[in-house]
Amino acid sequence: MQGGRFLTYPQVCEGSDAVAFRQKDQKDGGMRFQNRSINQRHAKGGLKLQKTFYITTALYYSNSSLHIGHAYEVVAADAMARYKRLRGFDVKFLTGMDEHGQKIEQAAEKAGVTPQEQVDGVAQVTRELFETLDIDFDIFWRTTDPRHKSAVKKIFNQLYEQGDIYKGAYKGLYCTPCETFQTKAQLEEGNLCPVCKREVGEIDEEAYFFRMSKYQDRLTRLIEDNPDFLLPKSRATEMLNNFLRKGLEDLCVSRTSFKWGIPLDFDPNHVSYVWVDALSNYAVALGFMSDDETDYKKYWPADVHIVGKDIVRFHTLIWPALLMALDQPLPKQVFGHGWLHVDGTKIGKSLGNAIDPTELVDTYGIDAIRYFLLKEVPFGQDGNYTEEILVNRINADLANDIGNLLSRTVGMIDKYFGGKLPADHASTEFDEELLVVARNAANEANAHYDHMEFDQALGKIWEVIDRANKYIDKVEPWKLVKEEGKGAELAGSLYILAECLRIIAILVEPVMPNIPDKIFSQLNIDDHTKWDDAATFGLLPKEVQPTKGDPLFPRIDTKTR
RNA sequence: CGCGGGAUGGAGCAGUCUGGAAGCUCGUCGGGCUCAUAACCCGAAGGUCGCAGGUUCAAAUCCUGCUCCCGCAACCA
Repeated sequence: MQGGRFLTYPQVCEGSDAVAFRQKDQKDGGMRFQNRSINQRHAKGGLKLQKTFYITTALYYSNSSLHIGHAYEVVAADAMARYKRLRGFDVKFLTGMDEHGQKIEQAAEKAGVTPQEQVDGVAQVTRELFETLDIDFDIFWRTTDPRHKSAVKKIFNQLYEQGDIYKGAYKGLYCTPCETFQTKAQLEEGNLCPVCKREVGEIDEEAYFFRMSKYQDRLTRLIEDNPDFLLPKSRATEMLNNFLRKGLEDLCVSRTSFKWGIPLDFDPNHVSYVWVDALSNYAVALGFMSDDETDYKKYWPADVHIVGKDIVRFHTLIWPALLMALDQPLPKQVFGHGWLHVDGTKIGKSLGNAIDPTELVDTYGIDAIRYFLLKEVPFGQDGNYTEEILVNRINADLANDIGNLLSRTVGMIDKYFGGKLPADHASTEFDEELLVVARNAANEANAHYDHMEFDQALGKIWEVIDRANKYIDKVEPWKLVKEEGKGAELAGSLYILAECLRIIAILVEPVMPNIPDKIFSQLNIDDHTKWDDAATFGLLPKEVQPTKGDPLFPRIDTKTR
């Protein structure tokens, strides 16, 4: 029995997807197998079935409210989901809350509420935050959902029955006053608890273990043989060197030291510990282990799990191991993003530097914040937030570059032509270098969006903006307007600028979802908002008739702040 | 010798794999322009590419050694 299951590797890993892919592409003679990235697989997939794209964030732990670091992750995932939708994918975007565990029990006690009231409150606040951040998720999953509990119990039962879970003893260092487990490395000198500075003791707690060690070889091959499975690449090296080569230990998946969890059917004194409980959400939220697995069959395996670098290990070792044990397909990719530091230091509650994203949005606007998060920090690396850097970015990139480009373009059409371009357009000697950049922008932005290189995608879009601003200086419309017989050149150049703005508006949407409408309303058009229209030049009517509006991004006066 | 990442003009980064004139953004200084949100455009200054050796016609890039910083180190979401 075991042999049968395990022999399916590596099909279990790439299997369901690769097979489906093969069938879809049979007509193409299999050439498509070369250089197939995740996106190519989808983009070149079936002719009739709409390509699916399933993306998730990590579940957020409900013991406290979210800060700007969480916002960073969920905004990135949202931008990717929006991009895929614009590209025509059938997207499922999952986010949600991890609502069990001792810390929540404690937080509830401290607040004088029940654990359920505690997590209900945090979930509500989180949903409001996501609304503020313009997060367009499809599923907001909570691990206290009855459907979740039911599925997790089934998973436990199956793993237990097939022998992948067994009863053992969890030995560890435990600080009784803090009611927390500690690892040796976390302790301060003299075996003192890092929180309360008191001596910790050894504890020997009965617990159920998942036979993770059994999957070591397959996990090693998963990471070694699939370079796209874990990005950025440096993290794959870390997994191999620090964990897989050292040998995996079995994993403690239940606890008796707290009650706020899902009780196990086969031993109700135990509640599920985080691993099976939280990680399984990615499949369970689609209906896995429920009466209706339609969505699960349609969207699983996930195209990408977006997670912080601290929990990469759980998603690339523990989660795949659980799926292997359940004989389910593995996620195609796990992307470990970096940290957003605040004023140069790691975000930490004890440091008191957790920035409230809502306040930032209230002050600067959602599109500016989303732009900052995705432009300032190359996805995958660590980055830094300070108010100064934020304001600087908003003024330089948003107010001065894109906002001002719109203002001056609309302003000139208004001033020189009374608000409506004549249909008679002529070209200037400066057109070509701008047109080259504008025509390529969509392709280049696509390539970067595909790889979640948001900063570079935006960089390519900003090349159009920069070019356009230079173009105005070269064309010198204010001189053309005074010269005889230059009216057609003037109209032609202003048309090109308006076209650039239309293209920019489309390409910027995944990151700044409210900006396209604002630009379109000033250009006074309501169609040409499809993603593919960004790749075609000249879709605006020749007689553009823009409407002057408020500045897209008001400049922030640093002197008065 | 636990593992990994990093050290490049004032700040933040790219370039290192595949050696061949040191690049980008911001800031500073000077100039231009006037359509625009004191915005935009052009130009300039500013770097022993962490340190020390080595290979080479040629090293930020390859090799050796060293210093400093930052993560991770198993139940920390």
